[in-house]
Amino acid sequence: MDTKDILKNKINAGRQRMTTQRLIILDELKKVTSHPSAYEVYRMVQRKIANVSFGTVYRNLRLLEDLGLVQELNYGKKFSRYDGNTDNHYHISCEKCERMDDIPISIWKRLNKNTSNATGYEVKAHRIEFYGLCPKCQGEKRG
Amino acid sequence: MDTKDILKNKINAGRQRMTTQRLIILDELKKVTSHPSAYEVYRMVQRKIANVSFGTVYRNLRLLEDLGLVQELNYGKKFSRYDGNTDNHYHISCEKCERMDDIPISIWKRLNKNTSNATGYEVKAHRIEFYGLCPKCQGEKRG
DNA sequence: GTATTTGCAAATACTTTGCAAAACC
DNA sequence: GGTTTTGCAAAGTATTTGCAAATAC
Repeated sequence: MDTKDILKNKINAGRQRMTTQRLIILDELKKVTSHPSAYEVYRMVQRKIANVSFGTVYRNLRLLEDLGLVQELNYGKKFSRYDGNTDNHYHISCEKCERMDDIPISIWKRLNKNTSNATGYEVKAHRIEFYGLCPKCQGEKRG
Repeated sequence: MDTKDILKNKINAGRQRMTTQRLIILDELKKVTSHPSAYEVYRMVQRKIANVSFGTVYRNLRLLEDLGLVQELNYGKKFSRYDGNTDNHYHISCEKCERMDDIPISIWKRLNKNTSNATGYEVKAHRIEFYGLCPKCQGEKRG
């Protein structure tokens, strides 16, 4: 199933409509693993639709997140970054170059249960972010 | 060692100065476990210094964080919340009432090492936030 | 044809900053 | 006394929103 069908399926459940902007935003986001900011997504989309507006990008990123097609990564930084991969996974970011990579989540499946036992909360979800130096930056002088 | 001495010790290492505002901000933050926002800290400090300014609160929260006396919790929300407890611990927040509680970190000490092995990063730190319903909200209708 | 979505620009909301006066050491 | 810090207000920055025109179904 290609991106367009995935989007159509989600959209038809509500009363949203399929638009070029919407599709291209999702499409571009699914193409990369760089976890771009809203501005970077905007620049990517601009190459396809010259006069797209920033507001449209923001509105659609939010909509796509509500539809469960995109993940907003917004912890600890001034601005959010977005991820077209909604499989369960964690992220690790380099403190020097801000590169972000994915980590499969499977290793720590029991975190929610452990936390529920420890706190009495009904735990719905959790987010983890790791910080450090990526392999490339480890060899270089600290900036 | 009381809060004033803790602050003095940290401050004397640099060329900062001890001020009433600085001390009261730290003092108020260390008194509570509610993880207040900058605005809430401002209101708390206002009760002690009527004409304290918002800018001073922000500046000092940042300074106190740089000194390692305060933790800024800023992931996933529009505004940061602050924690006067800098012992290693995670947080869990209620999706309904926004209450935040602490979780001791000891259970998952090996996370950094596991992640380093999995990604090749030199892992310096990590942050986890859990989401769910606190015991009080579990029984109530969903809002 | 009618409701949704877009582009544009202005508005929001949290946080930061410039500056003269005040406080600290 | 000289440097840091404060209060105030204005600026900054990421994001959201109002509205008329355009688009989707």
